[in-house]
Amino acid sequence: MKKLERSFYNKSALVLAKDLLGKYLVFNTDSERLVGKIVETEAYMGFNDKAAHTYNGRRTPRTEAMYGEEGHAYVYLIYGMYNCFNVVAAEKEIAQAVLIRGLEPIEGLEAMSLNRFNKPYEKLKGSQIIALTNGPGKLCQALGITRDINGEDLTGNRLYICSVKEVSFDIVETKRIGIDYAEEARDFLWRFYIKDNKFVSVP
DNA sequence: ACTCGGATGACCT
DNA sequence: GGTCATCCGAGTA
Repeated sequence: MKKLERSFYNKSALVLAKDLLGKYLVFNTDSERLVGKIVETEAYMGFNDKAAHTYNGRRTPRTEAMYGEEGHAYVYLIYGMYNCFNVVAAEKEIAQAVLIRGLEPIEGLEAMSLNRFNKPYEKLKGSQIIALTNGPGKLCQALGITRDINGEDLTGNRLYICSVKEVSFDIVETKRIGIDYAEEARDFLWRFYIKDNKFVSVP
């Protein structure tokens, strides 16, 4: 486990989205450490991407983190009740990000289970184990990620991403989810996931 | 295994 | 006032 440094994030969201697959997302809460392997991502390419919050240079208080330095968190509220966690890519003023859509639970399963279903891990049914972290809103709930970590530096000690001993896997490239409004951009193959992994939201 | 609708609030026109 | 990078429970099969 080696924490990724700033330079790792200094690249196009399209490249970063693929590079993040297989890495470990670590969140240190007050009492424990929660870890999940990143198994599904989407690239949001900013200025020229009709699906991106920062399309055509749109800049609001909400999206400010996407315009900031690479290697920080962008967390926003969706549908009034869920959070989505993104990793800011590229560089300052180039507003690109990678949405994390699926995690495989690695460490802190008990806490994730309580956060999601308010019951211990051993009481979960098989389908609930998958549902712990197989979606962008679900994984935020499982880890306890909310908007108060928006803008957090991912090279710090609270929330960061690690490389681990490489295990080879196949990457599937497909269309992004939930962006039917984005005209031609809806068909771009900018979603990536680890083939055959159980924690992919939409296989 | 599915489809369908409700929840719920920030954001933007 | 409409939209939305979602999830879950209820209903049907």
